[in-house]
Amino acid sequence: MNRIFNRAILGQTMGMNIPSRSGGQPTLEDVAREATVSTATVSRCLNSPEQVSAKTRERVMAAVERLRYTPNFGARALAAKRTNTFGAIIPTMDNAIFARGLQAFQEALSVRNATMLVASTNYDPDLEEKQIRNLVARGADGLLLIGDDRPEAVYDLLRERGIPVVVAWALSERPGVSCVGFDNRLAARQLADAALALGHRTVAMISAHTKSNDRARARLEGIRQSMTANGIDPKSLRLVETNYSIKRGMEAAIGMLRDGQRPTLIMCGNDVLAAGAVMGAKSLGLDVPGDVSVTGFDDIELAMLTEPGLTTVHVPHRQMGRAAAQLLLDHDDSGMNKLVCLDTSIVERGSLSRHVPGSA
Amino acid sequence: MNRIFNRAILGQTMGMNIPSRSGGQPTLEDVAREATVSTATVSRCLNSPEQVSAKTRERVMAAVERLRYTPNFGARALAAKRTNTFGAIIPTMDNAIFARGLQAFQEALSVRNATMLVASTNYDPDLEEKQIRNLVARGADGLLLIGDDRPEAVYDLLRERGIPVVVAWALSERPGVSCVGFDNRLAARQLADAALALGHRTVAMISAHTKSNDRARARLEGIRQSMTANGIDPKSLRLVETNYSIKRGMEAAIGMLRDGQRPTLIMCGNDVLAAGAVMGAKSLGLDVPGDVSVTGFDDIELAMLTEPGLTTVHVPHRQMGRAAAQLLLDHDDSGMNKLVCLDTSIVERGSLSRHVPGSA
DNA sequence: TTGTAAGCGTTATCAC
DNA sequence: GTGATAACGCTTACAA
Repeated sequence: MNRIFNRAILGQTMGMNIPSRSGGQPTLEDVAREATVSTATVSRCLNSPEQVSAKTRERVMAAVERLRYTPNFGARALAAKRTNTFGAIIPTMDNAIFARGLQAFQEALSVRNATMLVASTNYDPDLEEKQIRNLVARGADGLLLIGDDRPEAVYDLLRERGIPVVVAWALSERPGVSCVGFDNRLAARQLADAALALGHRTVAMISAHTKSNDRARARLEGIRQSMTANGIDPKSLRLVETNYSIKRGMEAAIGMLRDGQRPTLIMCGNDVLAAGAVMGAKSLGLDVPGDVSVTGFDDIELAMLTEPGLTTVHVPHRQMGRAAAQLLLDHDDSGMNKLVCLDTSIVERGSLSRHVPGSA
Repeated sequence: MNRIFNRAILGQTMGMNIPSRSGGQPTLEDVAREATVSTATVSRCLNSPEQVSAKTRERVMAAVERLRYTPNFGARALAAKRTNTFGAIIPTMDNAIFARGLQAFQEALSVRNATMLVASTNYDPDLEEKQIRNLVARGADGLLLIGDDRPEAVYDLLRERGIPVVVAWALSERPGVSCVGFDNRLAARQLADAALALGHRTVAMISAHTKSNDRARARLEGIRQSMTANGIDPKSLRLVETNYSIKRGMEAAIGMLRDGQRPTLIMCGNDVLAAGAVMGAKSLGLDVPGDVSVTGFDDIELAMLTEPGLTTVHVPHRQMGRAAAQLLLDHDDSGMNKLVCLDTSIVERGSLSRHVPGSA
């Protein structure tokens, strides 16, 4: 049984160095008074210490310490018109796809004393627009967005406001927008080529919803192209679109594998779905890759957990995050944008093998 | 080879409805001018529409739309002294432990039109303090913190500033601090009791670093208590502390299992480490649970991926996130704090089984 | 090197 | 219902 208790406050802090207006933040003025200088001097101490004599600086810093002063961000942004803050808006935090890239993004920012703000959209375009407005309103100096599939009006807004944007995880040809990503279509195509070269003819794909997700669409397209090039009718591709989770991947795979015309190859839009697909196949008593091959996409840590490990596309997440940060930090308004295209590679772990005709 | 291109800007937006001061955000004043009302009226339209006549409201809203006006957060916070924003400071986004709880936290906030700000600390206490200050400076109306193991000075600061705090993922007895968590020690103890009842006598644990991590310490303590209660010298516990990742868990397990005195039971501080431990055991050709049993903690999605699935402690992450949001939203400064203790349960999936003496 | 003072974009308290 | 106007906490010319 869960328990909830009410508790009265047990003690009060022994007030030492209580700032003038108790119950709120101490302000620049409090510090100035404490150090008997002007607010301008305090501000300078914090922002460009070299402009202040060592003696006063010391006195001011002592006051800052004593009052535990922290500058008010809103006021600072209002006055300075920049925040040293960059926003990252990602579809979801619920799986590891973006975690590693974001981590790198954040690290690269903090090297230059900038901060990251994160927001997630749950793959909802309206929510994304709301989050973009939110971060803009919070004064973000630049934005990292995933993929470039959103209304032109959103880009217009950002251009109008003069806010640099970098599109990541995909390539973008939009004017005024930089990007750092990889060729999702090509990567998927290469993996499919490798798979089809192993003799598979009955192919299925478990994909994320392709609506308003250009990465998912590109990956699907890559597979279809590969099929065509290999003399297989792309219309024969059995496609299920679902949400990103192990469970969904499992359900989708089970549905496919129960069908009469059972696929010998299930290509998945990412590793999470692929892990689910492996589980699903096994739950039906099928061997992976003996009875059915499975491929992933992303190469996240979990790809090595399944048995066999996932054959998948390695995506340079960390490199991408780092590069995105550089692009935003080094942005000038020359109107020049950069397009950074990173390489992917295929990692073989065993979930994909030759199809032996007659075995299925 | 990775490729980088420079691209000149290709086109300019066909400027329609350009705000007065191009290149920046439109302001309240711009809207007021556009709608030929005062800034006060515009502000009221946005914050308490019922105080404005339908006619002017309509006109103002039209102007807002036309200029794509978004209120400046900093200015708003400065004037209103609240932000409707709550901060969540978590150790890491790099694994799924906190993702689900945060998601629920966020959802619960958005129901009441509040926003979540996330920051991560990489398990570094200094960085945590920095992030706390950061969110406070950004005007957070309340803070969600993980665990209660941090210097009293930090709590003093928060109390002084009048910022409500809720500690989650653990229970806290601090004055002036609410918490919503579960009994980490007890949960670990119960799992250990169940394991030891199966005959295990040579026990190892792979834990997160226990320094400045009260959850990890409590779980370790629970295991030791169980050992004592079951007549096993807790000093015999083979303990490895490491970072949270599958790879680390694997390495740690391999190290332990190569030892002369091989444990028959490896209890892990969380599922990520446990998944690694299972992999590690297998990489040595050992059977789980035949040769060695493994337990996890958390019950995240990945717990069902390993083979066998992880026997672990189920933690009500979503419930915790939701409750934390409620606590912060409903906070009044009566000095009453709530302690919400949630129940955990043991989920059996197969990685833990009876130890047959002589089999190892 | 330091101080003065004019904003920055809101909200809120008054009057009207 | 609506409009002035004084904060809010900070940065940054400009003066001294």
